[in-house]
Amino acid sequence: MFKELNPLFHSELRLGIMSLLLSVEDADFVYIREQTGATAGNLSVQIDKLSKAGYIEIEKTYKGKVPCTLCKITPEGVKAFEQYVDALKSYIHFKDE
Amino acid sequence: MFKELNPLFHSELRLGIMSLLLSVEDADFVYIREQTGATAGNLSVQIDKLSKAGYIEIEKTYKGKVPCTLCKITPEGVKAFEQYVDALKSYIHFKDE
DNA sequence: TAAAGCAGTTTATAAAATAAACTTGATATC
DNA sequence: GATATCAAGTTTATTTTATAAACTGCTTTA
Repeated sequence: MFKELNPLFHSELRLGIMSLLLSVEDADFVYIREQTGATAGNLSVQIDKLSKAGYIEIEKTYKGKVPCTLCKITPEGVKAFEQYVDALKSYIHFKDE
Repeated sequence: MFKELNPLFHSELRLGIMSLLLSVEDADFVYIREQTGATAGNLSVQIDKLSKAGYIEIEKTYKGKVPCTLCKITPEGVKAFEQYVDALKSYIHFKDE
């Protein structure tokens, strides 16, 4: 009846991160924090989880002398996101936008 | 950028309960348990939360001599569900089904 | 060179999901 | 007609999760 919802996506912040990264080549920590409104601590933890799951890739670089954490969605991340959306449809009937 | 996701809906089981109740006049405890695959304990807790939020109404009746807990979505529940779906759309682009 | 800021991490706390154990009453069994 | 069994839930306890607070290391500014 209802498909399983991947718990990694079923979290407001992580869903926001993934949604953001899906629409963009890559994004840095500060940008994601601003867009999602998350605290740095929370974002750090959630990014780590997504990274460990293989859904995003982290690259630690510098912008001049300032550290910069770049995030990029992986193909597995894209696939898992699509599956999550598909599972959601078993709960919700979306009308066309 | 991203709309807030009502945490009462953003739970797999509660979302399932609400989705189910949305499609049906009312449903009893056992039926919901079967359809969602939830354990009785978990279902009891989640139904209670939805009820306290005013999203569903509980009526304790009997089916013959056997107790029967009937659940029914309220107008506020319907409205909140629609808002949840709307908020989801800020995270996810749904194509027509 | 002290103070203040930025980028991010680690740790501690609060909240949530879930399962296990229990209660109550009904039915079936000996 | 006691006793075992089962169904429908509830309560309690445990685990997981989300989140914020506190911290680290480096940089810039006063």
